[in-house]
Amino acid sequence: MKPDFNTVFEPVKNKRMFEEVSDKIKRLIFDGTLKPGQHLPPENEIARLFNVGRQSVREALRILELSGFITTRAGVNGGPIIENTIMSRMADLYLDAFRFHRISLDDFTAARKGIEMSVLNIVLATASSADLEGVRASINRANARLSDNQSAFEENVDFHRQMAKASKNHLLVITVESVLAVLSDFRTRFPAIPVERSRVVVKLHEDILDAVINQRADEARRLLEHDLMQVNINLAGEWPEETV
Amino acid sequence: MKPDFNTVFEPVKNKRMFEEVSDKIKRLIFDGTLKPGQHLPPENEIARLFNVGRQSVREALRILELSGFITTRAGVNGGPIIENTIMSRMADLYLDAFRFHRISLDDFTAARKGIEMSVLNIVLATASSADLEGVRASINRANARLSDNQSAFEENVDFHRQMAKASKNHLLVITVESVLAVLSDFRTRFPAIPVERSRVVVKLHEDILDAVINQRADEARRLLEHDLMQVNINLAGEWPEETV
DNA sequence: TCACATTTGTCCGTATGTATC
DNA sequence: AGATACATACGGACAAATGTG
Repeated sequence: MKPDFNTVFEPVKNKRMFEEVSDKIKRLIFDGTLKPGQHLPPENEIARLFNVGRQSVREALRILELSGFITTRAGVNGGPIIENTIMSRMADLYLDAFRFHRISLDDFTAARKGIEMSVLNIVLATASSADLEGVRASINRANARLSDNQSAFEENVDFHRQMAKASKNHLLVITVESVLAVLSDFRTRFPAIPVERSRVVVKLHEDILDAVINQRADEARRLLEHDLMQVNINLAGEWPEETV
Repeated sequence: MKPDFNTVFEPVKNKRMFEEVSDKIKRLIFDGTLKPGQHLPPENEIARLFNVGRQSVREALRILELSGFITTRAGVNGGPIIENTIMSRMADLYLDAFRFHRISLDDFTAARKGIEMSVLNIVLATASSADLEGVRASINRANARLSDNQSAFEENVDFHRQMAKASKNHLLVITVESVLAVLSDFRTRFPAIPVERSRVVVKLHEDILDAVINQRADEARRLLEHDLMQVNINLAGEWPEETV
């Protein structure tokens, strides 16, 4: 068998300085040397330590920032801070991909159905009532909004996030979170959602939770499907391909 | 109902210069003014046009690069080129999230099972034999490797990618692609995969395709589950939590 | 093959904005 | 309220890479 030179012989020096810097810092975060909450040295200091210019450091910090590893603050005791915002970054990127590829509403709903149905199945099989606390809390927040006569769009999105969390499968949480970013984006672009429709969705979520707790699996699945269809209908007029 | 001033009144100037620049270019790409393949002006020119310094332009370009919108090349006729590498970027970020959260092998397999099972269901329901061309081609490539007595890890990963494509649901393609990035990453870190095991997996993939074509839905689902379990077993010794 | 032009990559000096003490 | 420490931003300079004649 021939060795695969493409993987065995890596280029000795293909990386740019700022990539070298960002990779090095990233590695330190992965191996636990640097932990969330800790401060990185100021730009000047980083530049001195790595023996590179400040511009390279800044570009490296931009990469780390966009990858969700750090945030930066100006002022005394500011500087780069290690912080895990990777979820929100991934959601952003998902949104970009979504817009770039002009995904249809039906495809969106079909994908959600597949992913969230598998979340539901895991929740039905493994979740204790304690695991469902977050789901319950989310519904309570939604009801609070409704009694203020405000629509509970963001809270309703959160219901699905909390369901993913209840599955205790972090990879599914990441995936669901990414898909939901597309939904949250609508709220910012179309602020007005009728309160009555919101109310219907919250009721559905309550029924789903109830069915899950009482282990009525088929009913839970049926209700979730209905819920997703409802969202599909609510969004139908506002989907980008028709508005743009 | 009171208007929601938090969404209606946006801050006039919260963004940094380089964010302003990257957002503006991003918008031009989304609305189709700038298309993949086109060249952006050189950094100096961009700086002149937006009336900002070159440093800000460079940081904006880093963002666009990391978000998968452009690549850059030095030299004559080089410069920033609009190119859609968003998939590969998302896969990278997924990998980061994966490492950051130290996801377990069982969670990984469970998530894959949920997502890929819904892909399979859509394929079973909607795919024509023409849609399955890519899957067939992928298996052929795998067999070619095997007859060279080489393992077909990357080709076996590609099988799942091609199945997602056969679903014709781009959001699922994105999602599957992201999850598979985790697998591909193993190939680069553990080059040696026994050929015999590879052979078993390829055979499973052939059987799955056969079951799909002949609409033996239950068998296809059973085989896919078996396939995923097989991968789980093959990876068990090499999973990061034990090696790191 | 060798120069040349173009463009990114990199460093430095300096000035300004901003948050904390 | 003022000093301090930090990010943000500009401009100039040169090195390195890369396509062209």
